Amino acid sequence: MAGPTGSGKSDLALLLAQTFNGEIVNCDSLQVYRHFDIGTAKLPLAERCGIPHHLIDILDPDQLFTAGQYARVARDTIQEISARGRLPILAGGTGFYLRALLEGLFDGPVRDQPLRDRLSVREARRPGSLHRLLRRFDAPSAARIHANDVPKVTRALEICLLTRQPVSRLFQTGRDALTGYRTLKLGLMPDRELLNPRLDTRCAWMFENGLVEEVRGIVALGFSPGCKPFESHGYKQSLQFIAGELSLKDAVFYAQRNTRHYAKRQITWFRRESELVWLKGFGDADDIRSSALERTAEFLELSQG
RNA sequence: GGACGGGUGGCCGAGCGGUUAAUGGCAACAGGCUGUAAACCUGUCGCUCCUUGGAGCUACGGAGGUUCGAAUCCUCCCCCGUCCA
Repeated sequence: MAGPTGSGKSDLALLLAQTFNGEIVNCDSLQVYRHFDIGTAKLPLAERCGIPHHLIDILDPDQLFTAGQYARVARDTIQEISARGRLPILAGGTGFYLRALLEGLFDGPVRDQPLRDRLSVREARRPGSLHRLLRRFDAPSAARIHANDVPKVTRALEICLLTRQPVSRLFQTGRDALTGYRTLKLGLMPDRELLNPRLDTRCAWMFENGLVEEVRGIVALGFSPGCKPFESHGYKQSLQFIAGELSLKDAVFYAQRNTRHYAKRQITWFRRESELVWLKGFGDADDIRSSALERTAEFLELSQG
């Protein structure tokens, strides 16, 4: 179950889980964090209708998490669910996590913080130097990654340095794809003219319903405002509001804007996703729900037969 | 009524005689992504036409003027801000 934020993935996933004896596996890079509830539109426990939701609230805000880790944990989770004879249903908007899980990542080294720190110092001293370095180690990758995209240049270089091989060659060894499952990918794609106002409303609602208090609470627990999940829209602006850098009005405004940008990026991502069955509407619309049920029933029949 | 400051493309904001369809930034639109991905990055962005590259048209509050040439200088007018009455 893919689609941009606010398209109704959680709702629809719940319906599918109820209908087809399923359990839900979160595929959202922020809902994995504890305490980040309101701004991530986490489905409250009371609304989960007794359906188990996995990979939600599995980390503290200061814990680093990566797509690779996600893929490993998610695979285990899916396996357990199937072993129980139930249907695993993935739901979430983080396309990269979904791809890491389904298609896999290449078999490469995990991030190496000390190395990255050194590279970062080098880049700070001489901007562009990392990309030039990458060009020497692995010209194809350097051509593929824009020089300004420092994080990606860094990762490519990290791999080259650690494995003594060009990334472009390692990629050719293939990906560690998920096997043993047939998948049905449903994608929600409402009109953007309809999505945007919904996102704006939802975002304003979050601020009116305790988002800022939630942020204060997380900080009060001792977590640094520098933690990764605080970089996300809604949370970032709440922090700025608390610090007096933004008025509440502006905080809401910027959070709304960033959310719209994000939705657009998700759409761009999911459009490339292979074999995705598009449902052109919101997950809470009757026609979308019934066609989702239909597609799923069809798919399950085929898989069994 | 007087003295300054200012009016620039959807917005903010540079430019202050030619190399300017006009630096930047934002928004908008499109795209990319193999381990921090709600992150990070890229492209387009006045209009019309043809093939890269161009061609034409319309643009810097309004109207005139100076000049080979003006968003840039001058005059008048209209708005806006601050100060003095």
